[in-house]
Amino acid sequence: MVGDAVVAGDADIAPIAALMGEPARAAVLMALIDGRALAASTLAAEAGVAASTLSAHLARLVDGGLVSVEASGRNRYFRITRPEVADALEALARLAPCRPIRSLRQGTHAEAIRRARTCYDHLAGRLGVALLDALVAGNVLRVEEDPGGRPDPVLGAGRSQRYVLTKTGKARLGELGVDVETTARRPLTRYCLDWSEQRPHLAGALGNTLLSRFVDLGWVTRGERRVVQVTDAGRTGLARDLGVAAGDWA
Amino acid sequence: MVGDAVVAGDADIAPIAALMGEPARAAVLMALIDGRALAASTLAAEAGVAASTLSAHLARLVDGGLVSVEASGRNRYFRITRPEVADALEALARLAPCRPIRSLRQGTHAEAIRRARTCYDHLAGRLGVALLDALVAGNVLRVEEDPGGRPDPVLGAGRSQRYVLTKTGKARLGELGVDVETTARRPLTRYCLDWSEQRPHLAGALGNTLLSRFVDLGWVTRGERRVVQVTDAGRTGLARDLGVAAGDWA
DNA sequence: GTCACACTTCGGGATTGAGCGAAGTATCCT
DNA sequence: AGGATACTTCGCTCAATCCCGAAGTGTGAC
Repeated sequence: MVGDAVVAGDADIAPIAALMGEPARAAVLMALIDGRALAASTLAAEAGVAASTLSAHLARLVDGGLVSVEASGRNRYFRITRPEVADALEALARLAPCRPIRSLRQGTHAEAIRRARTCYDHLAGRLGVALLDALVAGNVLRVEEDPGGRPDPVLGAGRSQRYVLTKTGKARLGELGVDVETTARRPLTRYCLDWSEQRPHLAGALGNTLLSRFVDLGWVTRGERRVVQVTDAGRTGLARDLGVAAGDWA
Repeated sequence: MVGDAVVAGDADIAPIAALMGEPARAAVLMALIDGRALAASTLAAEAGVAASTLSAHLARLVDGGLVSVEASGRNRYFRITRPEVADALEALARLAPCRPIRSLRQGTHAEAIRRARTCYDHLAGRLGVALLDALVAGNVLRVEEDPGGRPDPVLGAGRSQRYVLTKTGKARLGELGVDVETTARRPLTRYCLDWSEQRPHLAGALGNTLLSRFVDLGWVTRGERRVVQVTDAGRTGLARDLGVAAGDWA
């Protein structure tokens, strides 16, 4: 049975585990576990090693397929490539403090963080993805190809795309109390690939503004470790005002 | 919220991952992943290193809490301590061959091996545990405390227990075509802690004889990688003749 | 009692790779 | 254009540890 060739017993886990078994690299991976894309310098500070040292570590992580890079100007942003990597890291983390295991709560945490979390300063997880989908479906944002433009700082896939705010979108958000003009020197819209969903969610100034507004409206509350809870008001408000059906994320 | 203190982001996975990241140790762990307890010499052959080298590796695995030891005469049997360890190993294994992922089939394999597998030469997994339960419930085996007796070679938990074949049990098994007298110089009954179930299943000569008979009867077939498939005949036969309800393991 | 076997401990050799700083390349800002 | 920033590459040092064979300890077999 050829199709069944790759099973647990076969695999050579040593190289992968060794990659995760070095303190600096482990620190990097745990910093990236929630799907953020972080710059090399940020990660160096997180790991507590020199930039040159971390550069070598990152090269090995990329070479091993655990982490992927996206260059943007003079920065290079690193993120975990696939959800399976995060799964393995979490399985190890569950094992690490040999005693204090609270598997039930951890199970709920793992699920909760995939459902709705913050990514930097905006929403991610199934809720983040559903939100972007709804904004596009509701003609608040329009997708544009952006072949000539420089790649989006916090990643864009192969081709670069842009999400532009429509006039109707601006009006709709205004009704919600979202002040779209407050865009300092930061791009209004960006997108960010979600590791748990493998699809983009909304980042950029608008992503941030929306999250803030949701918090102000009492629609969501920020829990521990980037988990985001959606209130009953949020559940109905998101569906009514933005077309984000609860079935798409809850 | 104190109860939620231990979550993925905190843990220091580096020492654990480093333990798994050495080829010889990884080979040991993968050899033990199905819950067997293997002797040091067996593991040395498996890992392809000298006995002295492996001894040091095993000491570190035990020290790290991944593996536990049970001495028996001049042998020392090693096994994986907790199901979480096997989970982490499987998560890594799923990651190891970076390309050829067949997550669906792997998911089914992981499930299948927990449902019914071989352990040495007897049944393990949910089926193995259900079988032992049924044998005890049906008065085929009787549990006895065995405080004075030497610990069972292939582990026994803290205290040692014995499973003794009853007269009615001997008759019942005889009807099934199981020749109980064929016990050479091997203990008739032993038990073996199942990592996926954390409960004992039947090992020893009787465990082996039963598996052989099940195969002869066409009740079970041995698949790849220690997975055991139960046929329709086996499903009904196990329930009818031994009281092993399908709901307890399927 | 003696031998055989299983495993551990010890000592020494060789390899790996983690670490840093300095220099090099590319990009952004003014 | 010039300088600052972000990151990589290079050269080097140093510590960790992986490995083995030989000797030591304890158990089972005859």
